[in-house]
Amino acid sequence: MADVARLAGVSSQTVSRVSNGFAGVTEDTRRQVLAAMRELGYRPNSAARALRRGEFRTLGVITFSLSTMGNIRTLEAIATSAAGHGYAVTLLPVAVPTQDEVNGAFSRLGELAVDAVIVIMEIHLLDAATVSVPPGVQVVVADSDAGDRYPVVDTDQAGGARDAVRHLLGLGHETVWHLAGPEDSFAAQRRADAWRTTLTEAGRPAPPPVRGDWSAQSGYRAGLLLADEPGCTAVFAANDQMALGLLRALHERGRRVPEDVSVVGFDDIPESASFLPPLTTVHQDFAEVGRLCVEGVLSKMREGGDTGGGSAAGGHGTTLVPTRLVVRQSTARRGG
Amino acid sequence: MADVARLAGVSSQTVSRVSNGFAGVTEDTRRQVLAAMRELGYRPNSAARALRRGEFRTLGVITFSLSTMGNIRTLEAIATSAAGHGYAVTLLPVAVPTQDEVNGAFSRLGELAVDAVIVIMEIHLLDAATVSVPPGVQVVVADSDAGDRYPVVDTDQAGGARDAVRHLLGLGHETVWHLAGPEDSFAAQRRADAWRTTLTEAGRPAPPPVRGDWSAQSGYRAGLLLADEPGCTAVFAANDQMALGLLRALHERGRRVPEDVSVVGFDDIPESASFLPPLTTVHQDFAEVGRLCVEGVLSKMREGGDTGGGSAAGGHGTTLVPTRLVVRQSTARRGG
DNA sequence: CCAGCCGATGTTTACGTAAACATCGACGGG
DNA sequence: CCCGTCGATGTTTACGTAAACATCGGCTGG
Repeated sequence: MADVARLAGVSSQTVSRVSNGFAGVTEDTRRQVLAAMRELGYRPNSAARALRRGEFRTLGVITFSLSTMGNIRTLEAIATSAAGHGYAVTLLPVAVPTQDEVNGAFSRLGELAVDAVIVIMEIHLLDAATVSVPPGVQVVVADSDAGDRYPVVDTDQAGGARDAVRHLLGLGHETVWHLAGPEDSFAAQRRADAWRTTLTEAGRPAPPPVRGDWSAQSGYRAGLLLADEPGCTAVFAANDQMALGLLRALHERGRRVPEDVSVVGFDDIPESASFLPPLTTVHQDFAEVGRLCVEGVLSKMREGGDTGGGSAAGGHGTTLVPTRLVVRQSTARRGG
Repeated sequence: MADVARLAGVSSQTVSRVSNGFAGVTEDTRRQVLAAMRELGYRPNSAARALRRGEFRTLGVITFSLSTMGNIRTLEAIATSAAGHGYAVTLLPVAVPTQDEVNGAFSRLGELAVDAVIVIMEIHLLDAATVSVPPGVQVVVADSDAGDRYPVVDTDQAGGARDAVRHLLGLGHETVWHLAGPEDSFAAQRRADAWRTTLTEAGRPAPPPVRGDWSAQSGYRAGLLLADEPGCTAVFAANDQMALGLLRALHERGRRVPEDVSVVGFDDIPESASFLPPLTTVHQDFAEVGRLCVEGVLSKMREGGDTGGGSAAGGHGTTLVPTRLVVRQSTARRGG
């Protein structure tokens, strides 16, 4: 910076002003400084900048393995949205989802060059985590349930599940079976709860749910069970991958979809439109989730609020992004 | 830090030594300092650290949208591997893959707190990019072709394609059709080239390739064409998503897989084992790709080598990670 | 015509850390 | 018994930037 100042014949302070786009600099001077910067290939040193300003312009994202579509899409949206606000995104992978690992990630956080943190985590571990977030670092949680400790942004999973079940009931099915996700997943729990509630409200019996682990393989295994249930004419699968395995199992057992059995998925992964048959499923707007997460932490930072912990910190609500039922060809009128 | 020093009754320099695990500190003193750090909740300021040390302990990853499985897996492996080396990973999303955007990402790089860069990019844009990497910032490229400017790590796509084609020929098929990826993709190009070469070497005619855009939808459209080709008994699809669409098209046109037509995919996405029928495909080890990328940049940093540009910079090779053919049920002996 | 004011620019300083150098005490060999 | 040496610790300084304050000229209005 000193070199630039010398070459442009100004003080380093003026260079700083130009570099930060401040007013109070003559157009002439500004041009001269810019020319000098180009000539010398000057790049502001972000470390010094961060040190001086006390902020890094960086968001940290804590996440488990990027294996689910939702996490990936959310992450992508976070990165894009953050970039739009002039923020970078630093990834904080937690390899093995154990309590210790999560705590570890949170503690490493303190040494990390990060102004705020977004947690994408759907496992129950967050609850018990000894979260020692450095003061001043704001937290927003996606796809989870943080109690009241942090704001949460999520898709309206209950609404989506309700729509799926009502769609099937509306097609004349007696009741709807459920291929659920793993027990330790908030998302799976919420979808299962909404499924049961919707059935109960409609006065229908709720068959015992079959449980998978989100994978297509587990969906296949569950499907083999469901295929042998004579009364099973409609299944709501907690995600598209399991729905895919379910379709294969039904096909192998000679039960036609949608003629004999109707299937609804959840997620609307791009491939689901090409399943056999194309899958009716619940679309989630992860881009919006990511965007809202970024907006959330940034606005919290501006307010400079406290980092939870306070007893009546308040204001920590859950923001729900609407879902949308996409009807394709895997559902039909009963006996259709 | 000063506070910690005061509380522990030592100088700030000693605190620094403890904080960095240096030798030359009595066990007694060390304990005292650590106690003081805990009591005050001290966290080293990474900005000041980076300023002083001249390095950020951070890797930048430039990537297009995280839409392909390969990119995601690679990114994940990079993040994990980097964490193992004490490095953080900063994401640099390039929203719209235009030449300008890529240039922009590279120029923003200079202001970013990053010691080295890994580029995950399969489009041809990299070639022409006016890459002005700040001096001292090392670059490694994944899943692309950087000419000789940068080291490249990639899966052995040619080998995988060759294995796929030979597998099909070995099953007695006269020739193998190809459902190719988009023209501007290096990966698609390499797979198509290997497919053609392998056929030629075997003395078989190469039918005109049908082109898709990686999506299942495009695979479906292409499949409708291929289904009408009477001589088409074996298809090598450039990725699993397109293979999925192809399977649907063949099914709709009444051509059975694998009895009438054998299909091989590429990528081995988790769902491919649950396709109808389970897909024979080429498995790629993206975790290894990511790991090698990190090793690559780190070792380049240690050497402190020049940032390309030098005429005889040399040593910029391509590292290939082996692929593996996974045989499932979508391929069978001709007429089988 | 001059006081005051404002806009443009320069000067000083502090951010938190770690390298380089300085100091100080203890211990051992001549 | 003294000096050299070495290990433990303290002191000084610089990293690159930007806020705060200082300065300096020109312009406006009484």
